[in-house]
Amino acid sequence: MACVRILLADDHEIMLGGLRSLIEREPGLEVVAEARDGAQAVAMAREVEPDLVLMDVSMPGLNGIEATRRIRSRQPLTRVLCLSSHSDPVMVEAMLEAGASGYQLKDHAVDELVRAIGVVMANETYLSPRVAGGVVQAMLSGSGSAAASKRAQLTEREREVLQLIAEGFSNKQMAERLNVSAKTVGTHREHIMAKLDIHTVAGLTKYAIQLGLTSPET
Amino acid sequence: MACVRILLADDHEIMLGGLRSLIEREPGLEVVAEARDGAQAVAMAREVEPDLVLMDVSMPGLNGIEATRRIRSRQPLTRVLCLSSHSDPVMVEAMLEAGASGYQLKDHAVDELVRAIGVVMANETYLSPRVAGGVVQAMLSGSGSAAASKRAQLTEREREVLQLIAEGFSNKQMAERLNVSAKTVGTHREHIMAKLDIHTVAGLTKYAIQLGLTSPET
DNA sequence: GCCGATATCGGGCATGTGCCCGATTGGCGC
DNA sequence: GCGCCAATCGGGCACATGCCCGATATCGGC
Repeated sequence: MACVRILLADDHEIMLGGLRSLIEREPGLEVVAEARDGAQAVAMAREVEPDLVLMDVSMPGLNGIEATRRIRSRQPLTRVLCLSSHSDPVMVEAMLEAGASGYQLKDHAVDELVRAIGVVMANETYLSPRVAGGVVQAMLSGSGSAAASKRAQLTEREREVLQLIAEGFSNKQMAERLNVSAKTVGTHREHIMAKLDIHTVAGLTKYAIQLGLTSPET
Repeated sequence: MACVRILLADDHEIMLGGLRSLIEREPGLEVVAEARDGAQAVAMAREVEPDLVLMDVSMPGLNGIEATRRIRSRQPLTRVLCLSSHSDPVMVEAMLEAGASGYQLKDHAVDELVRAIGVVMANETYLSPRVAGGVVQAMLSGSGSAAASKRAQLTEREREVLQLIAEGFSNKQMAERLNVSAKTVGTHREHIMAKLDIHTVAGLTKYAIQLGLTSPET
């Protein structure tokens, strides 16, 4: 084919416009459609049958991971290159498992993006340098997906304690509320930190917010 | 003036490239510099003296709110138009209180951005429709000014320390980074807690998130 | 029956936090 | 000059946290 036909999927209008503007000045690249969310991306992919989808991870409604999974299962010839702000290994792994051919960080240079497109269209896998390390480590530390899901899997009690930590309770206060000893709460705390590999209250608080266990307003 | 001289500030390289590409095809607009974080934005603003700064809210190190505050205090003629993904009223308020002339959401259309630039350069205030409602409500309920005055009580240094606390740094680590003693950092910490009446790391972290000093993903 | 996961409890210890007390320096306004 | 405040630094103290070590008990699966 003469031109790589590209579908853009991002919920930020300005990002869409910027990407389109960037891509269209590259010879051999062509934007054939733009999607504002995951469901639209899936629908448009069926309609226009692009060679490549530039997919944002976090979108309202159907997210980029699920959208990638659906597109790839129906159209194996369509490549998906993920564009993300975050290098979180769990997110990278989920995206690659869903069938993405590459993972590019948004804070990398523009010509990196062009290179990534080239690599992916050559039927190879592109990983942003900053995420490649995490992927390798996950692979070396045994079955990647198993380790990741295990690490993120907290027991009910642990989630309960995590929520209380994020709400500012001390071990002693949690012990009272849960009718156990402060030492027990401390043990749960240790287990949480070990599983998540997060070792500060600030980090745990943010993680709890991401899980929806608490909100910044409370 | 013939051309509006614009400084871009965003930590995502691709966003920078996209914005530059979009802006440079508009007659009367010119990108004179790009900054990757808040500190760079402040330095570049002094150097190139732009007419307008397109400022992302969340950036590593010095964030957009603080950067805006510093730029505006030194160069009142330089306008700041905030570009953000989030419509959180607290964040909007913080940005406007810091001296921004407008608040534009990233998921709005590209020609909206051009319009916003026009409005701001005409010495008026541009608010994205989705955030305008929240601002009006905050004004009517009066809760806004209370929060603003409370926040205004924090000094520049204290906001800096608050951000680092929310990013999981210990007093000793902050001391290294800020080149002061751990005792000094501890004193700032005390003052922050006293002023905000928040006495746990979890609470401070959430407050910092509401202010846009940090985000749950980092 | 044995093993792993979960939840419970405890000791000990280095470090960090939260909160007092004090102080000096420099800048800015009156 | 004087007062005020921000920023810096220090001592001290009760307590909490983070991280080791250990243990017992229950429950479900193979």
